[in-house]
Amino acid sequence: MARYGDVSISVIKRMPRYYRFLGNLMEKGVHRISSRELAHIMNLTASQIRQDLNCFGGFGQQGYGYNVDALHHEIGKILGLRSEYRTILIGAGNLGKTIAQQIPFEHSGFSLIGVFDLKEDIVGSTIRGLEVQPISELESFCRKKRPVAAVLCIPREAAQELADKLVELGIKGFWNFSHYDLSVEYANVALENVHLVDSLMTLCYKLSEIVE
Amino acid sequence: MARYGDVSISVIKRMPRYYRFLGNLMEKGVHRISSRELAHIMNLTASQIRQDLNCFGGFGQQGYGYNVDALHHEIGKILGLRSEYRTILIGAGNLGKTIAQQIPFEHSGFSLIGVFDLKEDIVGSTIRGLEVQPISELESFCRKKRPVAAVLCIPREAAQELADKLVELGIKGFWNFSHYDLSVEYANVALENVHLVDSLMTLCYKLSEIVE
DNA sequence: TAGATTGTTAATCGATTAACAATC
DNA sequence: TAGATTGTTAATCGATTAACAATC
Repeated sequence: MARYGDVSISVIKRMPRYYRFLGNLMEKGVHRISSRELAHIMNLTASQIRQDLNCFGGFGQQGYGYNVDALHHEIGKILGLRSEYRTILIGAGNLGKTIAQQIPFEHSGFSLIGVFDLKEDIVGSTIRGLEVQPISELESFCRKKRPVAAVLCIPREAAQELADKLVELGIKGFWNFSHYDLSVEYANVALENVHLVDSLMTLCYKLSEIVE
Repeated sequence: MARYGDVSISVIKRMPRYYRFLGNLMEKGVHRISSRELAHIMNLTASQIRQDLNCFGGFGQQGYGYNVDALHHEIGKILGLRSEYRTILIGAGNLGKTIAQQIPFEHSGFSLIGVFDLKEDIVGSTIRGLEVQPISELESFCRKKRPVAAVLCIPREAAQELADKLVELGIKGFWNFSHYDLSVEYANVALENVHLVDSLMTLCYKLSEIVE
């Protein structure tokens, strides 16, 4: 696709939030909104909203504002949420299992097709209708089913080596929950690092500014 | 405290990542590093590292670089990681339970002292050595134990009302995993929203630029 | 002392906000 | 037509990078 290659990552990252708020408005039965009203709800400026949206096209109408349903739909298209990127999850421990069960992959452009783990006591159990497979099956599975994305819920030590292997096997996108920073080491591989502890430490700092 | 009130949030948010990389270097037995080397490892510029650190003080030495252990320690102090902010977690379902079990609260400036849930089948079970209490106990618990932070692992619909109540009860910081955006609606309350689905959708966009 | 590397100021770059003409 | 609100250009603001004098 690469249709909007020039749009900055700061803008992209705001898109899911717009999508979320527009979805909420739809639920409430709101069908029309101005950048001014939306800005108020989302705690942004109207200017920023109009700038952001106009990176992708003119979705509004002068004198009227934006159609909530249409805009929601457009942002979904921009993000590619109707894709079904074949996805595997590796590491079905505590966190991995929760992610597999709780995240609405299907509404976010992904389709979870395989779960893998190393531990014998986990292998064979069923998560979200998928039987957990041993890591030894990973390679043949990938050659057969050709997943394009991988969710990493594994310990830090294992992350880099596994990522290298997965890139070889054709994985083009990582959702990384391991404590390891998969920096941009591969060309043409998409990456989202989720560092929950970083977020908690940031909260600690903010809190320390308020308390005492 | 409010010692560094003028430092921008962009800088603050990079601090946990510095902390993490410095910790890794310590493990490897590296005791000295220049901004140039660190920049290389972290995929930043040396300038940015020096600028970031100098927001808080001159931790380096000309001609030498930075002492890894000392810098790690300093950043821990800046973030306030040796605090023990009394913290409660609300919503001990799948996600809440995992968070309670997996997150190293004690190394991030927090101390988990209570877990609450609404559901009868969850109440009474033990998570991380804490007995899950019914929501009805929340108020008296807060008055007695005076927690300052709350982790919210509850459904979107419940978030706003509960947050209001918790602010009344003296909570000064929220780590919010609910799908609801607790925007900055309270004065003097610290907030970190974690929106996993937003991250996944961003990955979807990035992936769509690469694949096809 | 010479070499290395910081701390810090200045220059550049990018992102946000303001303003307004276009237009529904 | 008059009022409202967008799309878009220009102005401002903040963050990142470059440069270099200070100094270990």
